[in-house]
Amino acid sequence: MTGTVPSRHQDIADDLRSQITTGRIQPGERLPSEADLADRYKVSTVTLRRALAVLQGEGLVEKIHGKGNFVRRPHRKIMYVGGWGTLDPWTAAEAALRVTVRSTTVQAYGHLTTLLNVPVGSPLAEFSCASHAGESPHGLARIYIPRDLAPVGDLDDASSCWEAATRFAVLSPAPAAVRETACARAPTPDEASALRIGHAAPVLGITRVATDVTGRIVEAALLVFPGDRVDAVFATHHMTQERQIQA
Amino acid sequence: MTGTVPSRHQDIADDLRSQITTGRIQPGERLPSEADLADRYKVSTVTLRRALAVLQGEGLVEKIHGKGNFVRRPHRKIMYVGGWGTLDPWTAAEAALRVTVRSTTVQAYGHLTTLLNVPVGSPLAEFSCASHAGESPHGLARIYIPRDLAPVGDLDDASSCWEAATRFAVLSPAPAAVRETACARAPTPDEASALRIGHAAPVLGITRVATDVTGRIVEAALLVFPGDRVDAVFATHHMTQERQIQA
DNA sequence: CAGTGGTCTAGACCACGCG
DNA sequence: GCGTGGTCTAGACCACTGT
Repeated sequence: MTGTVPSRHQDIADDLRSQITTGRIQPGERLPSEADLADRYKVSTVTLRRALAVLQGEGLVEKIHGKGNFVRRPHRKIMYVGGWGTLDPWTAAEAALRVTVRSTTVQAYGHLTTLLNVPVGSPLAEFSCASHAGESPHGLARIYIPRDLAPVGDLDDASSCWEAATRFAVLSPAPAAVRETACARAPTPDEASALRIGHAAPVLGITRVATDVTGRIVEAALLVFPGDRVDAVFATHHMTQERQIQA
Repeated sequence: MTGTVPSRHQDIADDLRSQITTGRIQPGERLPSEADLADRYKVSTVTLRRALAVLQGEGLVEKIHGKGNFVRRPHRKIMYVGGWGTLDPWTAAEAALRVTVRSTTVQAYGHLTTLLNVPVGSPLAEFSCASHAGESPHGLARIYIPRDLAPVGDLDDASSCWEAATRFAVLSPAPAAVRETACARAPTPDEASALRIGHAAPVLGITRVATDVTGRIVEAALLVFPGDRVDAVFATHHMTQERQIQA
């Protein structure tokens, strides 16, 4: 028996959680003010805020400075599908997705050079994407492509942006190989504000590196998603019989 | 310019972080007591503890009740390799890994039934695994196998345990297909204490479902890793040429 | 026992959003 | 301006680890 230490803020979090999951407090609804809640539960505001922090970490509550605490819309978890994009990654919410793109040309630096395996200072096209599903932001992406492989001309024209937005979801010219690395971490302050999540809410980071048949890296994408909003799915089919990678 | 909000605990976290990363405080070393630090930085203990919480969330500091705050060993990030295990998942630390296994028979319930696609109450072999790399715990796994596919006889005998421990890392009888779902989330209280991480430190959860050629699910594994200790890698090779799924 | 972290309080002050 | 959340304080008390 693992001795569960009764902690007041956990109890309160549990209570509020059940009120949310049972629907007694509706999604989108505002909770009573922290002062009111602290009063109701007979605790100090600090303790009450700790309870809310728990729920925020679980993605149940969104705090908005100056306005209040709001119950988040139910987690319709969206799937990011790994591999080379045979399935549309955004199937579930495809229609409701709005993607904004900003593109520039940068020079390779730091770990970008190792990621893309290019020399320092090498020109890269950078696409910064943010996708929103309705109100709430739902994914960030920074995609880097060697400049000579990117569309010529103005990177900010319509077609380039469209391509980037598409790339965010699907790898259109199927590369020879894709290597994806997934990690769970806390968001950077930038990411936290861009995704409208708390500093404590975990994010799912995916680094995707695509290679062509010659082994050249044709794209590196750094994707970030709120942990409570998206899962990443990777399927490995064993083909018919003869194929078995390595050995 | 995004107005940086000066917050004392962040400043302190920054200061301590730099002292750690520059090696002024060595890995494994104990920090001064919270009271001392609070005194040194001229803040209240609460504020100082918030600073430490930040570092704990980043995996830089490990708190041990009654003993102190310790600098964690550097993050040698370990790779979990997706797919059906052609590469050893624990390459990096294989030698140093110690795995403990506890096995029982349970009846399918809740979402286990949907995961394994078996009726409620269906007998399952459950293997609870914990892997330790030296001192620090480094991964948890709960593996479920339909009872009739599991080794007959005592589940707790040596061979069964060995098999489970192996399964934790590699899928030995290569299944026809493997589907892995990765998510970033906060740890449950159990997981937090088992992994010796804070409630705020994100974990990487991987749900692995393996299917045989007939489409039957032969294994479901729920894996949990500290987010700062392991990344998951998924590689998709595009085979030779003829194969291109979907248009 | 002394020393450590863990939780909580009551109240202060600041920063944001909105009328 | 008012009501909201965000940060901080000084001090209390409890729980765990060692001797």
